[in-house]
Amino acid sequence: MPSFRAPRGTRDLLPDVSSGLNRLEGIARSLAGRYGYREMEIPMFEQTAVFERGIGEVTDVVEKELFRLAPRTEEAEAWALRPEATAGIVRAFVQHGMQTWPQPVKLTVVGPMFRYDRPQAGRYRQFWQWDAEAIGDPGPAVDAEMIEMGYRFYVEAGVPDVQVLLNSIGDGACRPAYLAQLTAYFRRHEAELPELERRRLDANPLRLLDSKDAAMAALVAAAPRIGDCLCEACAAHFAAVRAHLEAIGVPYRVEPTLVRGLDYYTRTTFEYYRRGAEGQQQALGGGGRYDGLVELLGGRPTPGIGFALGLDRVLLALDETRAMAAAMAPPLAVVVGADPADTIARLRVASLLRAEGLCVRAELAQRKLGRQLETASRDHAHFAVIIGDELNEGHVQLKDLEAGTQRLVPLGELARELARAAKSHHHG
RNA sequence: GUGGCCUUAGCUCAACCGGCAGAGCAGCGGACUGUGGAUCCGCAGGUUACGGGUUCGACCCCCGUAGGCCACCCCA
Repeated sequence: MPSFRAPRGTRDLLPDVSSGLNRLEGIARSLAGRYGYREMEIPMFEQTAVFERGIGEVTDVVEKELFRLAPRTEEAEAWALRPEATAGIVRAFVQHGMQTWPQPVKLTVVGPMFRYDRPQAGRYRQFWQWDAEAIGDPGPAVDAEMIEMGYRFYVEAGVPDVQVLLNSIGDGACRPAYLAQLTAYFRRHEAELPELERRRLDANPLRLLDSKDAAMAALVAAAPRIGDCLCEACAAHFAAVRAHLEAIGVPYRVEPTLVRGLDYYTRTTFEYYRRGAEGQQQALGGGGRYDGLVELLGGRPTPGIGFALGLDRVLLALDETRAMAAAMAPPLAVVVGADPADTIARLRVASLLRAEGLCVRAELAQRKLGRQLETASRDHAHFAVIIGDELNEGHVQLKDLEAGTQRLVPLGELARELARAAKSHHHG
C-alpha cells in the first residue's frame, strides 16, 4: 500500500479522464467565443469576506463548505479557496472598473472550485466548472441567450436527456411579500412538519419548497407559488424570458419550486438536470440573475446573470453512456532498432523526424527487435522505422505495419517519405 | 455535518463453518539472438486499507482510524 494518497474528495485525473475534461473545456471555450464571452482567470482564493458577502453568510456553501485557509500571522486576512466563480468575477469587475467597458461585460472562467463537504460520486472537494457571466444588461434576452448557451454545451458534449428547469424567484419588490405569505402558510401547518423542515422554516423557508420528504409533497403542492406573487416588473421579465426561449427553440420546463442555494439570485433562476440519472448527479449545472450582487460587493448598482456548469458531472454522465473521449492519437511511426543496446541511433533518427514536425515515438527500451515491433503494433503506429547495419550506408528500413511491406530508404529522404505517406493515409 | 454499506495483487474478482491467500486481465521475460497485434510457457506482483482485540489459529468475529460508495443536508 502506498503511504500517500490524494486528499479526501480529490482525485487524480488519469490521461483518459484528463483528455475528456480537456475536450469539455474545449467545447466550453468554443461556445463562449461564439456567444461573445471572453475568457479570464481569477485567483483560486479570495478574502473570505468576498464569499461571505457575495454568496451569503447563512448559505450552506459559506457556513459549512468553505475551504478556509489557515492564517500565517495574526494580522493576516482570512482567505478561502473559491467555492464558485461568480463572486470572484464580480469582485474583479468592480476592482477593474468594468462598468466603464461597453456593457454588458461578458466573461467566462474555466477551472477548479473547492468545497469542503462530504464526498460522493460526482461530488468532490475539488471539482471543475465552466462559469459564464453577463454583467450590465438587465433585459430578458440575455437571460435566454445564456440559458441557450448552457443547453447547447450539453448537446455538443453529447449528454443525453438534459432538461432545462426554469423559474423566477422575484426581486426586492415582491419576494419579501411572498416570503411572508409562504412562512405564514407553513406556520399554519407547523404541526404537520417533520423536525428538519420545521427548522428550515426559520432558517430559509424557500427551501421547504424543494423538500424531498414524501410527507411534504401535499403541503408543498398546496403552498403559495412565487409565480402567482411576482410583481408586475418581475412577471413581465419572466414572460419575456420564456418568449425568447420559445422563439429560439430551447426546450424548458417551468419548475415553480426551483429555488437555488445562493443568496444573490433575483428573478430568473435555472438548472440543467439530467433525466433518469440515479442519485445526486442529476443537477448538472445552474445559474440565475443577480441584480444586486455588484452593489453588494462595492460596485455601482449593476444587473448581471450567470451560470456554473459542473464538468465532473458531465464526465460522469458520459462515462455511463460510454461516450468518453478517444485515446491518444497513434504515432505516425515508431523508431525501432535491431541492436537493443543502441539507443543512440534510435533517438537520433527520432529527433531528426520530430524536428520535421512528425509525430514519432522512439522505442528506447533495450529489448529485442520483435518486442519493439510488438509494442509498435499495439500502439497502432502506421510505420516502423527499423534501424540496423544499413545505417552505416545511410539507409533505414521503412516498414508499413498495416500492409506488412518494407523497403530501404535513404535517411535523408525518410522525413519526406513519411510526410507523404501520412498525407495519403489521411486522404484515405 | 447525520445515518448506513463496503475495502483481498496495478485492474476485475475468488478463497466452504475461523484452518497453507488464488485466478483472469495488464506488466516483464522465453519459445522467436534483424521483423509485429495470435498461441504456448514462465517470472514478478500481498503486512488481505491501517491500528488494536478475541482465538491454538483471523481475509473471515469485535473495536477504532482512513478511504470509497449510498441515502440525507446541500449542491456542481
